[in-house]
Amino acid sequence: MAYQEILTVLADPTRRQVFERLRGGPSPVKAIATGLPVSRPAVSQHLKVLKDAGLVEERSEGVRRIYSLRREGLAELRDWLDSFWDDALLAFKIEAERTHRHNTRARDVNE
Amino acid sequence: MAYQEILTVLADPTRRQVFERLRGGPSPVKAIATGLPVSRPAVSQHLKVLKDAGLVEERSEGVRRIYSLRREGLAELRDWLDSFWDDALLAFKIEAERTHRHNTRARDVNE
DNA sequence: ACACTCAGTAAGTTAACGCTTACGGTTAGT
DNA sequence: ACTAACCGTAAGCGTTAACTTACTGAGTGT
Repeated sequence: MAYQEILTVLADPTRRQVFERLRGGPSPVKAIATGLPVSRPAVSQHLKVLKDAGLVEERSEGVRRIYSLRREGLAELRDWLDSFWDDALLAFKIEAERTHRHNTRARDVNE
Repeated sequence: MAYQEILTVLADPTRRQVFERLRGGPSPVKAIATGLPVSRPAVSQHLKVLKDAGLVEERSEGVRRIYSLRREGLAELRDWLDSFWDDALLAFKIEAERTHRHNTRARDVNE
């Protein structure tokens, strides 16, 4: 999943609460919803979005769906963040590549 | 600034474009707006939001305002992301602290 | 078979927010 | 002083998206 989607998905406060609630370990929907300021269907909707973004995974145990964190889902966002700190290095690389006429990898400046 | 704000601020696509455009170095507003699919006032509004979030800084050069990246503004988001990868380690620490009755640092589970 | 719990989906409402146009203020050049 | 360029802000509009209620379905126990 692209970092863009991860950002938009995690931007919503209650969806972030849902996400962070899974830090404590896997949990069924009802347990997640308890204590949150929104209804249970709302939590279901958030979980669907989180799942589609690869930030959460789901398994069934009888009648309940157990959701758990997918930390790998955060990887792309993390990489994007990291890329900001070696912009100077990257600029140097590009210059080096230009002069040496030899490509390694490119990065989008605008998405 | 809190990571929550950084997420919501960077969630918008065109605002992210504005932000990423500054990777190439400081730039006046008009130059940023050129090539973007929105009007110049829209860019101004985005820049204000970015500035309030500490992701961008501004200086004046005559009649133009030069905006540049503030990479430190991303720090809190980065820390938050990192915190997901040592949850297990953190759990261990907490247990250790509990038994040894000796605090180091705490982290919020729910915002 | 019936009832109860858990959870996803549909439909509709409301509020937030990103955009545009219009305007005002500041700087620089002639 | 007049004009032009650069930019921020106000007001208003339209769309998106998060929420609620209502419904349906699947699993489990009696």
